[in-house]
Amino acid sequence: MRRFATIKDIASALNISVSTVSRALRDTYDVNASTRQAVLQKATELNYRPNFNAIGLVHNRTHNLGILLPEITNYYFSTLFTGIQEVAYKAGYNLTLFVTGNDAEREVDIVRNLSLSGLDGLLVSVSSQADSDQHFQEVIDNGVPVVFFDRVSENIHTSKVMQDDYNGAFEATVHLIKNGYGKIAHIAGPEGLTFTQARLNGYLDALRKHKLPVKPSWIVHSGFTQQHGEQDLEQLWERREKPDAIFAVNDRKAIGAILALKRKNIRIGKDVGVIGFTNDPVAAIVSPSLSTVAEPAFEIGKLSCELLLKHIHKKRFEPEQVTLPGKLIVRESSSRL
Amino acid sequence: MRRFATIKDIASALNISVSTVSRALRDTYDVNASTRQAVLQKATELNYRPNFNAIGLVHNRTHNLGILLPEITNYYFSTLFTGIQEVAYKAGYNLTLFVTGNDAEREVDIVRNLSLSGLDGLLVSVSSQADSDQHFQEVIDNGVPVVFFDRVSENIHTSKVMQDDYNGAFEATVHLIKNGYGKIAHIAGPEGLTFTQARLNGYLDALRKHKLPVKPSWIVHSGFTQQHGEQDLEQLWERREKPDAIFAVNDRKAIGAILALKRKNIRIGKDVGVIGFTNDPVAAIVSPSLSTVAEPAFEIGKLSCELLLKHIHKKRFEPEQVTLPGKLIVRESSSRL
DNA sequence: CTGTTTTTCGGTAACGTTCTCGGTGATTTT
DNA sequence: AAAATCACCGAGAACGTTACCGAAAAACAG
Repeated sequence: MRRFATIKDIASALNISVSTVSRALRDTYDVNASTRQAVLQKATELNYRPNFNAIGLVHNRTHNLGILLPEITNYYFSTLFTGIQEVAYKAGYNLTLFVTGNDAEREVDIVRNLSLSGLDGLLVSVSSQADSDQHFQEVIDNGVPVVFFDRVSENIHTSKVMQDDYNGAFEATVHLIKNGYGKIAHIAGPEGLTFTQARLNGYLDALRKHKLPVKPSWIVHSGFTQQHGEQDLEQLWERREKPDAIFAVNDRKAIGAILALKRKNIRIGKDVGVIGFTNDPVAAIVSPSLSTVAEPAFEIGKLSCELLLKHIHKKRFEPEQVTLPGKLIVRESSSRL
Repeated sequence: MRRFATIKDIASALNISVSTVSRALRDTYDVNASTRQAVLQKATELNYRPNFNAIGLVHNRTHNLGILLPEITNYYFSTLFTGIQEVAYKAGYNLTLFVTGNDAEREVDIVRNLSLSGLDGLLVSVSSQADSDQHFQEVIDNGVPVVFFDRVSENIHTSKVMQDDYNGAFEATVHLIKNGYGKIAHIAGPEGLTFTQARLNGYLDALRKHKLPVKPSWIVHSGFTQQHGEQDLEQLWERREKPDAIFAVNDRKAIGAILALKRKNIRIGKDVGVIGFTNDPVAAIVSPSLSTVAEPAFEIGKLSCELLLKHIHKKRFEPEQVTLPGKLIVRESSSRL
């Protein structure tokens, strides 16, 4: 049954004290080179592995970071994770991943029952603008640093890293306008989420700046999936006046819209322009290919993790807010040839 | 600084012993209902959270499971993870995720440095048929149960759960044959991986059974990405005799092939049939839509985790090998209308 | 009432590690 | 040669929790 060689085993095998072994195993100071050598050799011989529970107990740190995500089956969040893991791995931290499935209740449940003593810090993208962010505040109050990314919580004072949703949406909308589309609809995400609101605002301001009509009936809110995108488009097409372009809150919904338009035999690009947000690899694969605003998912992941590590290592580290720019990528779906 | 309420704080606040508090916090036995009540109340009042390091130290278990994946930015592995997490969450286990990026060296590095004492078990999909599986055997020898899934290691005696790659490939190939394609090529994965070999064998046996030519020049091996698929197809089209159908080892490569064929103005389905493997959501989105063999990723994840938990809980549990069937999904890319 | 069982609780060791504090000798300084 | 310094090592407490054992108090049996 589960039995590792411990520091004590090494000590008794070598007839020295555990303290000496402990020192030998870490820094070289205060221990003779030869005994140190003997300890190291015995350690590999016995296949010694440090017990992280014990170390965590005395140091009150575990080299474990928690990540809380709404979902993982998705290009954006999975590359984001890859970015996080990139810096965590180099820094010697392990990552414990929690996925809420966009369920706010589950989020609270997870955070409340979090084995906080097993985590040195927490990276989170909130599942929905929960009525209360109290559960995150509790974590912070317990002395565990939290960094928000992408879907951030506004009420909590801590580091956050986001992409520039407002400007991305603004540029996307302007791009449609410059390509001759004048009746631009917006297929949005659920109301209440910060970044959904930011993209909506970018869209609205672009319209206003170019003196284009803002029609509330051309703005429809729902979830983030492709199916939602299809439904939203059907809804738009029931309107008396139909739009001639669509700015979708993300690529999955944009693709849903494209599929629905194709079913109606509407020529995408020519009759109706479409642009998304994210730059999911599918955007390049789908036909016609989808214009979009590329999000720096990988960089956001890296940056968030670096920030969290700073919080952990410095005693007092002032929260930072970073906003990374997106990048307009023009493809067929928004080009009137 | 990081300071939680401990069991001792509760004890001294209530003027009782720590052992009593400890008992009250867990089972009801051996403790008076009223004191139990008082303890529970004080615990929430002080916002008590159990210290998992301490518990792990005395019990030698941590309620932490490790997952080792080649990648996560990918439909298959991310839904697989979701399946794992589904059962882990209900069982009260946390998941520590390690992604190797298909780097065999990194895999060894991760496994060797694994804080094994922090994990109750390990779920792994190997990154490549490493020259040696020694590092996994070491983990098992240390008493940490390991369950393989999807990409399994043949030399290690432990539980494994896979999909039926052979029969899936066989059916896919037969499907192409029945639809009138006679010159079927195979865009395979890297040589040496078990499941790559299984799909190749299914393909070969289907050809043989239907007395179709097996041409080595119609079988090309490379990586798993869409780019690889495009390159493989280009390579096939340099052959003297070109195939009229393609069975790809996965959907991403199949889509690469489709894109390359489209660039050549070859009508997919009519001129050349294409079928993939996985049932990535893109398969339904791409145009023409891609026929494929659906893999039960979510179920594989669930089953693997259940098996691992069995290994952890029973003292001696005989390794099980489970093979789940795939499901042929016919779409446009393989239909000669 | 006495003796026995049950209920409820406390003391203490243990888990594996680090850390602080001394304590040897040996070596150097004055 | 005494004093100070140095290199190296050990004892023991501490981290937060559980487990084992026994004791006091209460309940019960005769």
